Amino acid sequence: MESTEHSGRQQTATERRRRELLEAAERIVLRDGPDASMNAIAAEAGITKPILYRHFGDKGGLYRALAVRHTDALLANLATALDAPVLRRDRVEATLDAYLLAIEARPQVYRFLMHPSDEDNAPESGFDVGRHSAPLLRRLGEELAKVITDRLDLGPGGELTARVWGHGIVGMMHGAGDWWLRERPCSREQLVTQLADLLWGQLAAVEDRVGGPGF
Amino acid sequence: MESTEHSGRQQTATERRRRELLEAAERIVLRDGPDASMNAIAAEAGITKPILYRHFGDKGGLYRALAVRHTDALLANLATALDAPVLRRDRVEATLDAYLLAIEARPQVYRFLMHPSDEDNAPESGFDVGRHSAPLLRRLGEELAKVITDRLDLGPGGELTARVWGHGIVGMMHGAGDWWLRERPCSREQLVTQLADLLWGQLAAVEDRVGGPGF
DNA sequence: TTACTGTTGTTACTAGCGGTAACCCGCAGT
DNA sequence: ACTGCGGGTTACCGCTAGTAACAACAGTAA
Repeated sequence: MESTEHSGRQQTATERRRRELLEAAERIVLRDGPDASMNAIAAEAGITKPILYRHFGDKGGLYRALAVRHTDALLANLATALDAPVLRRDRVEATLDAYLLAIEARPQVYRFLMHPSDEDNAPESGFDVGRHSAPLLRRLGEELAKVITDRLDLGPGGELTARVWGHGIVGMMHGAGDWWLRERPCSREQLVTQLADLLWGQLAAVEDRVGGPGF
Repeated sequence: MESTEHSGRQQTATERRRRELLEAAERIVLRDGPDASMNAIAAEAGITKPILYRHFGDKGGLYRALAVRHTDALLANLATALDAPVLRRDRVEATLDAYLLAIEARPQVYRFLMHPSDEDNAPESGFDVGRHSAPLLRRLGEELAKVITDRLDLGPGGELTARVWGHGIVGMMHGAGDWWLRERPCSREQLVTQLADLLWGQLAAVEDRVGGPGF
């Protein structure tokens, strides 16, 4: 079969198409929020639904493709913040800040990413839709756990500790970030400082209240 | 109008009915997960859809009613754990344990509660569907912030700090709990200990790794 | 020229969802 | 007997995700 070059060209062509479709989808999600309909996305791309389904299988597939894109970008950002050769406290603050900056810049995308609507990912989907299809928060947690394992000396059983901390810290970022994004009770810098203080044991260090209004 | 007694009896009757409907809804949600349909719930209750809509307005209303129930129960549990007259570290561990025990006992309900599907709550819905309709995590965060403010002496600006920490800690519980519930990488006691260690500043206290495989 | 094959796209449909309008029945009060 | 009225039903609307079937055009072979 001498169609290798042919199929190669086809490959790049379909991949270009795929990217175009994803960009259209992103525009619509950015406009309509997490419940953007397939019809709307297809219309934005100038085509009709069945093509979307040929490319992505189902709505979850399209969602996963979009999520992988942004998750990869966000992870790259966080990785550079996490690798900076500065004090540990500064690294933590830089990482928190990078995350908050990202969700602040594109709240719609962020909300879309955080609502995976679960549904197990089929073990395979014919294509390599990407092995990274795990929801964003789990990927973040695992990556952070890896960094913690690499950087800190946690002694025996340290891997488990690192994973617990990784997912715990990511959950903290997510929870606090979600609340902050809605209520905007303070500046980003303040939030970062307070969260880093929390991680630095201030909850344990601060004094009990002595003469409360209670009695 | 002398129908006060009458309307009073009606009141209790409709409230009893409401409770029955909520119990049926709970059974279905427990069985079908977060995407239980109104038809299925109505069928389980032995009636048809419009009655559900007369009682709860829309699906969000029914969801909110269910959520308020469980949120109240969970909050009561956590409050007792949070009020125990023991060391602060023990209180924190007891609270984490209470939360994890709850989500371990009823994972389906837990997943249902955590997926609010957002959508602003209408400012009012005629009835007092309950002012507590804020999603579970936000309520938990605010309650925890209250306790922190009451118990700890955070100095000036302490209210903001307490709220940041409240939402951050709740997010940490949620994130770590979600991961733990899926992968079950360790016992509940271990998880509680590791998370408490994290909150107690171990992340800052532990040593840098000196001779890693990287170099 | 003719016929086969594959890709790209369409129209037109199904099944099921949340939600609602209109009607039905039994039971209070006058 | 007639009138309300609350609990209940049937039958529908508009919308969604997802699919089947067909149409048009490429390239390739006989």
